[in-house]
Amino acid sequence: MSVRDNRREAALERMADHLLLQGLSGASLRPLAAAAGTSDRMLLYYFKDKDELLTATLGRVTARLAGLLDDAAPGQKPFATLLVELWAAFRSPALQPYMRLWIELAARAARDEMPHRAIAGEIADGFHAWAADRLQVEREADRLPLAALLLATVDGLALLDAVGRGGMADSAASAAAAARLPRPQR
Amino acid sequence: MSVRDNRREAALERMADHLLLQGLSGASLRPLAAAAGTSDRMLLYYFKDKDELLTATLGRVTARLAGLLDDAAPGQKPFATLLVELWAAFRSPALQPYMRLWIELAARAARDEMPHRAIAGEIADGFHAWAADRLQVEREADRLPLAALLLATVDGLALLDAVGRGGMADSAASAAAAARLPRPQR
DNA sequence: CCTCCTATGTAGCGCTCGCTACGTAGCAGG
DNA sequence: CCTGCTACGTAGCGAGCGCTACATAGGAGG
Repeated sequence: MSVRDNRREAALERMADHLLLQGLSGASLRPLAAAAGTSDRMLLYYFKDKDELLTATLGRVTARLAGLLDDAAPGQKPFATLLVELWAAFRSPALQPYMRLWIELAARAARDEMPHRAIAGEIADGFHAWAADRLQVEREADRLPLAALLLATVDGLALLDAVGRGGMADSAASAAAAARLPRPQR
Repeated sequence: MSVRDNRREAALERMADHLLLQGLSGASLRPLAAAAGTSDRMLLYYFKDKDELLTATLGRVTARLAGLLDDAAPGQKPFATLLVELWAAFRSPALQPYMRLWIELAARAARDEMPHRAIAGEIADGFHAWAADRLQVEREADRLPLAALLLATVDGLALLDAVGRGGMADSAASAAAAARLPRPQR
């Protein structure tokens, strides 16, 4: 591995930190470079342009989150349990930055084209698969829809939290946990 | 009403259009001015600065949405019904821009301070109240939490839609509609 | 008629953005 | 020993940003 690749790698980790703290809006080349202990000139030496840099850095971030999530909610659980555990995890200071960043990414995905849209779609798919894996369902046919609902609910709660309505999100989370989810056959 | 106030009013309407089409990221003074048929210079004559301008324009947008929502889902409905009607409405081309804008606003609210954070909080409260008003519940104690859950769910679905996973959102919406929401006392 | 105030244009400031052109120190290989 | 490539610094470009200084035409009011 060349010197360049080593430096690039180190920069990626530091930039992932910066991205989580400051968000996409604070992710312009010069601040990122400062956080990584280098110069904007060098960032564009390590990466061909800002899109490539952002894609790589966001990849780092999602890899970290994947690890954290496995720790936060291991094993298979029914919907309600998984939801409250996930929501508790995402309200913690350790995971909150990830959700903030995810919302920011989604907002750009809704407007821009690349690279945000593509990245955001992949992340959504990844966590849909993650949720489907961890859900314990009564009928197998419910697995994917319930995983999607879990994803949507956590995202919605996070969005309320993001606008300063964490209390509202908590009460919504309780209501959701109290619901009986698979449709009872009558 | 002075000439200035008239022009200011007209500009507000055109800028609300522009904001819905182009989003917050496209809302810099010169493009907004072009959309309003005037100049950046005049916008800052009508409004003291960009914050005031944005606040006023977003106020216009939410007022429009409030009207549209009353048309889309009049009367009182149980949770599941209200959810599917709301979700259908927000997937329509007429309402989709509002949700996109709302997500963008939430993303900024999570980072910035004013004016985004304050505005976003008020909007959330407004629609929480709207939902509480239109929900038909079995136990009155469930009204506010269920309204919050409705808000969160629709927001989460919209977020999935924003990242290009509309299909996933639809299946989540069906799963949610199939759930039994007020906890059955055992 | 003269004066002042409102509405508006023109020009530009200082800043940040992504990106690039250019130069060079230092080391590896022929 | 010379050549050439990797790794980096310095400087700057053109564009966009929010905002402001300055000038002025034209109408309203004394």
